Amino acid sequence: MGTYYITTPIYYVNARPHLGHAYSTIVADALARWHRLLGDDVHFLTGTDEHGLKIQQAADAAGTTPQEFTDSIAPLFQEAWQRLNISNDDFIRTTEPRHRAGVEKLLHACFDAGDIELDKYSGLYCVPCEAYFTEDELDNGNCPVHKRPVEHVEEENYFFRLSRFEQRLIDFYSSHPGAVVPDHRVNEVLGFIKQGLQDFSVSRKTLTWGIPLPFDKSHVAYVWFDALANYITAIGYGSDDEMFNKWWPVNHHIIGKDIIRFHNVYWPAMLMSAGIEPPKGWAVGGWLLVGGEKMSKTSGNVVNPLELVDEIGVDGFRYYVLSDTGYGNDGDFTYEGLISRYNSDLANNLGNLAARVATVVGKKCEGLGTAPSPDSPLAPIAAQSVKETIEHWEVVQPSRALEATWQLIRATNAHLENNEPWKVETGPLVDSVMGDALEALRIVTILAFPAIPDTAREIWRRIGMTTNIEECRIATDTSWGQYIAGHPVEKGDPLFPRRTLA
RNA sequence: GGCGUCGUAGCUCAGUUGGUCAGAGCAUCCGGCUCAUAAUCGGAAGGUCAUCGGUUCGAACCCGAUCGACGCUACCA
Repeated sequence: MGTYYITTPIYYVNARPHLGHAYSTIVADALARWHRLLGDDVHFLTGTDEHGLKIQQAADAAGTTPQEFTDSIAPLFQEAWQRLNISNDDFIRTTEPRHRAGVEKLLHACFDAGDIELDKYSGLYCVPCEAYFTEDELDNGNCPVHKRPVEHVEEENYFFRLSRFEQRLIDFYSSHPGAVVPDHRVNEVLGFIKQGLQDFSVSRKTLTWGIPLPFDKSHVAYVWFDALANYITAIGYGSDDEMFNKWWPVNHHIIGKDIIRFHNVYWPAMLMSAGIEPPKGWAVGGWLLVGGEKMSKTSGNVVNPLELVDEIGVDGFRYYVLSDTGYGNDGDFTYEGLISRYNSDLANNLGNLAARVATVVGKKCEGLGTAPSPDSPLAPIAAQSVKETIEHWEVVQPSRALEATWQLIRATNAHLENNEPWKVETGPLVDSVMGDALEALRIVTILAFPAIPDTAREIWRRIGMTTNIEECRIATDTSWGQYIAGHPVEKGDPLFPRRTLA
């Protein structure tokens, strides 16, 4: 037990919340909830990235100010996360004063360390885009957006001397094995570092929607020092040292594979320069494809997670996202897959188990929960299930953790078949078999809570538990034999009504 | 081009340092049960572990080559 600080990327508010945002946020939420069950003091952060040229342009197009524009989009994320039962402890917006204070402090620290210096950035610039392009982004020498020639432009920028951090970064990763999961991603990071690091821009003069550099107000902070810094500004860097020292360094940055470079190269180097410890860990996820293709506005396959929640329920959606793809790999979202997962794992296995147990307890045990057998054959299976579930959450593999948990559910269904309590005369045998099933359900419910919090709470209540499931601790409450007999067991409506393909 | 990851049952994938490692879930087929959300339980079938060669007493697991898929190779976040 200790502290556990976990973050999602902050999401750029030029788009509405979509499946991709929901995916990494749900993974982070489940991990946060898991660590709370472990007894850790957890701080879970998410938020929005609100500065930059694209926001400025979007605001112009919408005829509003950037601040008004972001004020209209940021709440959409906050509302979406509420709907998805995201238990974040904080939500940082990069337009908040506390963020500005922290960014200024970080810039100053790196500047004072001598790692930020004025230099010239030269690149191929498209005036209407107000953006630079690299050679290979160009379309026959033209801007890919406006199809018109780009200009070679030089601009005065402050630069971060990333090139000075090559060896320090290599040393860091070699002395911190396991910091990046899945571990093959660290190869990508090292490969990038070893090919030689170039300094990157810290500021832009052409940009107005952002945070001015504290040592030169004619420049505005460019994305890196603004967005990445959220992870420390939100926990008090620049505003609350005590809080900052409590939570930093972060345990897990949940990120997508597309932003590894910024999080695993730029970010730790920035921190090193400022005299701050690098993160303890990064968990790199793949993309959730849709029908085998990357989600994009142009292909029109953008999935709105809230519509799926309306259809299949929060927990159905959360469970699908967590269980159906191994974290770190690309997953493929399909409607058929969602329904199939939901029916087989949630409706048929878990939901139906809860229902049949309640019915038999009602018929054979006067509706009151009975005590499990200390030497039930389910006991060792439960212990194994708990052990494996713990191991898989530990290495950020929700899909495997859930599979391990579900082993106990299947074993419990089998245990009922083996004993057929519905055929047996009321008595000790029936009582112990049903007690076993209730006990297994109790344990499963704790283990599954991070994935399906609402339903877990409901099962907990229905089987007669009077405590708060969130106060359970994995280490003490998942061992066999703790179900307390004598409380009413309620059947209730199906927890997960079966769905048919529309 | 360079670096990296991967290619195991119809599908999605497990397979720690080479010797019950040929497995799980879903799907399929057969049978049982009827407490349960036509749910559940048992059983069966199904793979020359991409290909070729090598190392070894022994390789899905190590080495080399080939074919194929994918990722990274820097200022959009």
